[in-house]
Amino acid sequence: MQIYNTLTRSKQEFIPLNAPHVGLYVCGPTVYGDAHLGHARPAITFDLLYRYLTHLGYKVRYVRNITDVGHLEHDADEGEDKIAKKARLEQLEPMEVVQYYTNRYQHDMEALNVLPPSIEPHASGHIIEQIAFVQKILDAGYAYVSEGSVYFDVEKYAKDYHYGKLSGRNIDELYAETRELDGQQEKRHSYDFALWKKASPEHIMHWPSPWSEGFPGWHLECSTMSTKYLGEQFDIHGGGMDLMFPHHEAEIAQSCAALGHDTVRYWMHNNMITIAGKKMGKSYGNFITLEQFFTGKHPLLTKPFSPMTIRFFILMAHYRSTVDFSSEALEAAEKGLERLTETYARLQKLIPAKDSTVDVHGLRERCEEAMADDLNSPIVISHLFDSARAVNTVFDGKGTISQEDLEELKAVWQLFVVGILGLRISDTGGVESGLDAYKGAVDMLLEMRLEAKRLKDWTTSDRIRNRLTELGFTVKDTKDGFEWSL
RNA sequence: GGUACCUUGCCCGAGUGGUUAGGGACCGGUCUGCAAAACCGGGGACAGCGGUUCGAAUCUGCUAGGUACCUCCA
Repeated sequence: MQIYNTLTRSKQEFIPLNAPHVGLYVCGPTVYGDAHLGHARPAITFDLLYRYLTHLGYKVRYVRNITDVGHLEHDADEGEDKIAKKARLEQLEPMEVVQYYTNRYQHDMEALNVLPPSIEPHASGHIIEQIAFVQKILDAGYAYVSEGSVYFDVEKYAKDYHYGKLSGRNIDELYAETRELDGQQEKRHSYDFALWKKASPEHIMHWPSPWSEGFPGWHLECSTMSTKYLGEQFDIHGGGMDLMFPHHEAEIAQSCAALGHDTVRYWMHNNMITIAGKKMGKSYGNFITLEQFFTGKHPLLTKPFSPMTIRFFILMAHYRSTVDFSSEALEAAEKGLERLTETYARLQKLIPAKDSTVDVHGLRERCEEAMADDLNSPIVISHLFDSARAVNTVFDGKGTISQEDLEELKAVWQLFVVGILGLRISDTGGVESGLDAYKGAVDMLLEMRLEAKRLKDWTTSDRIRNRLTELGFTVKDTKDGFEWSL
């Protein structure tokens, strides 16, 4: 398959280092607040990649971290740890906050049908490894200790390696731009970044280290944990575009400094979700949490949107494009998904004929081709819609499909809709299986309605349909029967 | 200011130098007790101005508008 590698700014053939094994690392959430729509994007993008690589036969070790230490708050005077601040405000143990939001994150991800990663390591659980990593960088001569903190020596590093190769920045510009910042007396240069930070007295999340009682720097956990679980060289590192600089650039520098070589072979970055053209983010205060989408409780939402609608909405755009949120766009996605879902249910009921009048050939190949081209999910979806037309034509009795074609079509839908796009749809159009009695009862009511219709007893037939509609069912008459969903 | 990127029909959103993306909405038709769904058909587009080319939405230059990163951020 082809993958767009941010490092080379081009699509490249993906060749794993140790096939059939693939190492995949993705930057996970900082657990100090509820996940919003922006968090769903990388989760779903790399879930798609994970599912597709697995489909291709690779054995993927997917590592997605939980950041629970180290990130600094932008307006905090003393560089206070985000989680510590929130914890003090709410009078909770930091770990209690971490656990609370981790649980909620995982709950949201499950709702979005995002598969759990193979390993979900916490930064706080890898302090020892991070200290060792800092020591390695110190030993290599690319860091210095200053008043209990350890800083990465960007200038020294830039002499031996290419600092800025991922983001396209160069050190001279950085120097010109960041010299204005104050409060950086401990550092030799403003663009140096912390590997280990000495904790201030009011800072409650801290650990002992050779340099001070403190906490690891912002970028260190990813270098440390990716190396620990995927090795000194691994295949793919993913994350949001906003992490390219400084986070991923710093990661590259740290890893090269400590190990003497690059660790990541393919860098993949998903684009942002915007709202009215602006990036949706915490600092803009314009984000909508996933929970709010699911409940519809937000002024910008006209109604609740199911997790699958959110997932489908995100998959309808290519992961490297920005996607603009609006209630209208989401409603359009919802209707599209509904059409796909209903067609899927009908596909299960089709009765094969001697031969096909509809053409379903090449669907599998076209879908595979789209996926292999840097995960082009919108194209996959467009092919599925094309074949939906064929399914509905047969369902309407206006065409036929052979046994062989039908089986192929079912298999392709199962593979791409359910397996790769990860759309959780049931074969009864929304009702979970295992409720046979309940389904039987609804079927019986509709059988009675059918009988009433035969007798032209429209009063009874409408009464049944109207009552079912009131209860939340959707009833649709078909050529010689009915179908329903909840 | 620096760097990167974007601008497609009413809306969302793909795209290869020459052939229909797709979805939603809309209009017409078929089917139907009604409704819903489905199917068939339909219109419309590539920010503006130049250039390269037999031919450009697709390559190139300029202009306009917008976004992201440079500070925590998916």
